[in-house]
Amino acid sequence: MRSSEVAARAGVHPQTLRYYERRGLVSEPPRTATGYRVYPAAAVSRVRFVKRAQELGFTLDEVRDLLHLADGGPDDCDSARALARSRLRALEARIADLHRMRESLVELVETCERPRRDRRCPLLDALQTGRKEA
Amino acid sequence: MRSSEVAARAGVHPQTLRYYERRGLVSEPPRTATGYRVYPAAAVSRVRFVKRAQELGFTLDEVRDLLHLADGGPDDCDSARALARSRLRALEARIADLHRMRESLVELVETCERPRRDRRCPLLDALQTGRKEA
DNA sequence: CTTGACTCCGTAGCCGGGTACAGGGTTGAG
DNA sequence: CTCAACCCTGTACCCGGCTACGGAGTCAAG
Repeated sequence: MRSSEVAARAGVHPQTLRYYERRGLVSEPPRTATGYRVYPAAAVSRVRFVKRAQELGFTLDEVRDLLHLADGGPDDCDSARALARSRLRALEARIADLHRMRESLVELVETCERPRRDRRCPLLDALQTGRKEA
Repeated sequence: MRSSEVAARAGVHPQTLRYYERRGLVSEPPRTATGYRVYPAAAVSRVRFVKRAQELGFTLDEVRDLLHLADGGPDDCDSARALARSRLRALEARIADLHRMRESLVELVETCERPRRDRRCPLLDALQTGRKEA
């Protein structure tokens, strides 16, 4: 398969394929006599793996590690699981962060919603004074 | 106040102050005869406002808009509120995203946790085949 | 044989939010 | 007077993940 076909099937641009090659996510495919890359069919699933893992919040470096683990045996399975767990923890921490941000923002907007006599914007004031943990 | 003092009080680096100046977040302060910036005390709260708003997920461009609104009257208060609400919506959408990512990741790790006879890693397989919405 | 689509390579640019560095001038204490 | 610590400017670099560009070679159809 040529690069544009692999790219189209995996839903990426052909340049992205070369980029993944440089990053060690996709191994260098054999070439034609004139230097064109010729990919095995498995390259498509490999790239899809990358995109899927990215959707789950893995960085490209982590995906590369996962892929290299996938080439190994059962010991590597444990490593993969550990990586997934740590990703999960990071994700949960991030969610908790955003929840806190949301809480503060909701409060801020509510403050602002209350009728006020004076013409100062309570939202801007609240932000300015840093009502919490600031 | 000199730049390093403002920076220290607001918890940023002096360069960051210059950066904010370039970005229009902090107005150009007057200078001494030899060209040193001399900040009014209000500059510290201005920078703290920026950091506080950033914690709530506003981009620097949005913060700049908020600050310019803060200089205005009651009409601008409505705009500020609208900006905060739209930020809130974006935040909630992002949280929902992360929740979906978390769900998938939890499932993945659980799959992996189940005892298996064969030595393939179910996590890696699952990622590869893209069990959902892929 | 020409034309247009594909491919190659290297390099540079984008986003956001800074951080670092080079090469100078200034200030204030000892 | 000297020295460190500050300040000035402009520019380049960092992260991650692409995306675009320029200039050249190749392939297949007409």
